[in-house]
This record gives sequence, structure tokens and C-alpha cells, in this order.
Amino acid sequence: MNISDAATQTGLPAKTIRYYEEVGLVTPTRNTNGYRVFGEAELHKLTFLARARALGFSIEDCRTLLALYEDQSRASSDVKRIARTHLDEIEAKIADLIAMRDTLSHLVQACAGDDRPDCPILKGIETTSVSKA
Amino acid sequence: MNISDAATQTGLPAKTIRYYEEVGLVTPTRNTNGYRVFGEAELHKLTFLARARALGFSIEDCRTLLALYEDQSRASSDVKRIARTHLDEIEAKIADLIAMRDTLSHLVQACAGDDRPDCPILKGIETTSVSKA
DNA sequence: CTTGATCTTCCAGTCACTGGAACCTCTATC
DNA sequence: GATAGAGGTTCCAGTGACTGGAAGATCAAG
Repeated sequence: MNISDAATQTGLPAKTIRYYEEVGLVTPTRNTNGYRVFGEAELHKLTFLARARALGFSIEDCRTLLALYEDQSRASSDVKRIARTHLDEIEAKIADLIAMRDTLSHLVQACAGDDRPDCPILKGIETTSVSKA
Repeated sequence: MNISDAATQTGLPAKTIRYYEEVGLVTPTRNTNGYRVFGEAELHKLTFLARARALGFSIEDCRTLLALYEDQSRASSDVKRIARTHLDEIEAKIADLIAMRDTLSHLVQACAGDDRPDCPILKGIETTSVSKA
């Protein structure tokens, strides 16, 4: 299986797959012509990576998760710790974004949005701070 | 006022202030010794930038907002359009993160997190996809 | 044999900083 | 005047995770 088929199968761009090889996440074999060949195992890994990335795990987290995924004697606590940490980061980001959204949506609502120069948004940016929870 | 005072006043790192000058957002004058000098106006701009960045506006958005902020004949609709677009992006990010969080928190809850290798998180990454709203 | 699609590598750019090196300037103390 | 330390300057490189594009090899079809 060539790279474009692997891309189609996994939903990842070919460029991204090459990048994953570059950083050592996958190691497809090579044909005599130099083309990458993706077998079952590599395809499986790529799918795993695509899903883990979609869940927001960093490349380094993915590297660790992939190692645990392949290690039949892993402890599930190792996986859970990584996931929990990541979950906390996601929660923190959500909280940040919600604070931003709340502040900004108030400002947007207060702005007439017409031809006049008077603008509560600009005034708000001048004076309002985003209050983190 | 030197850069470290400006940094203290605005809450921005000195490095960041230098960067803002590099990209043309502020233009402090210079002392005979080459040190940057920040007056009222530049300090005001830096504060505005710090707040706008805290609201998640990009540097390019900040550039536009700053121009509008300084333009006494601006139309508030120009500002509102930028803010609304940004607000939509924030909403989209929140939705993405919430989808991630929901998927991931289910997996974390399902995982025993002990010494055994059986791990619903890894299984979940294998099979679950993040469902966007 | 030619065309066009697909593959390869390599380099540069993205965004908004951040770290660090090398060097200059100011202020205070001896 | 020498010196130490704090603070300023520039410039270069790195971050994360790709992404775009150039230049060139290879393949499949007609």
C-alpha cells in the first residue's frame, strides 16, 4: 500500500504521514523504487495516531501512548495518568476560552455596529480584563 | 520610561514588547544611549495590545483593531465585524474541546488505572472517534 | 514515447513568542 | 578610576505540528 492509499484509509494527509515517519512514530518499509510501503501494522498505528491527535494528545504523548499500545504488559495506570493530565489541560483551555467568550460576547452585544465611531468593544478592550475562573 | 518599567506597567514580558516593536505594533522612541523610551501613548497601546491578546485576537487582528482604535472617524461596524468573527472562532474551538473532553473523560472513567494491562483508553483510541457537534 | 499522476527529498514558512549568546550602558560602591 | 551587577541592545535559533512548494524520479496508460 502506497502513501496516498494510507492517507485515504486513515484520513491523514500524505504530508502528515511523512512527518510522522520523520519524527519516528511510524516506520514503513520501502519498495525497490524507494516508495513507502504501508502494511497492516503501520496502517493500524496511523489510525491510532489520527484518533489520538483528534483527542488533542501531543505528538510526544502519542509517542508514549503508542509505545504503551504496543506493550502487551503495560499497566493501565500509565495510560490513565497521561489521559488525566491531558484532560485537565483540555478543561483549563475550555475555561480560558469561555472566559474570553463571555467577555467578548458582552462587548459585541453592547456595540451598535453602525457608521458611528462610538464603540464599546474598543472601550472595553481598553479597560476590561478577562477574568479567569 | 524604559522597557522593564513598561513591562511591569502592562504585564507584558520585555521580550514580547520588543517583538511587538519588531512587527510594527508599537514604535517607542530611542534615547541617546539606544534604549527604548515608552511614553504615555505607547504605554496605552501596549496595554490595549495585552488586553486584546488576552481576548485571543491574533496579532494581525490587533494591528487592525489598534488602527481603528486610533482612528477617531472609524465605524463601529468595522470593529464589530472583527470581534464577531473572532467570537465565532472561539465558539468553534470551545465546541471542539468539549467534544474532546467528553470523549476522553468517558474513556478515563472506564479505565481502572491499575497494574493490569487491560485499558479501555487505548481500546477507545483505537475505535472511538471524536464526534463534533 | 509522451503525458500526467504519484512518488521522493529538501527547504522555507506558519504563529507568537521565548531562550540564549555576545556585547554595551548605567549606577553604586570601593 | 576600577569594578561589579543590573539592565539595556541585537541577532540567531528553537518551539509544535504541520504545510506549501520546488526539483526531480517513477509509474501506468495510451
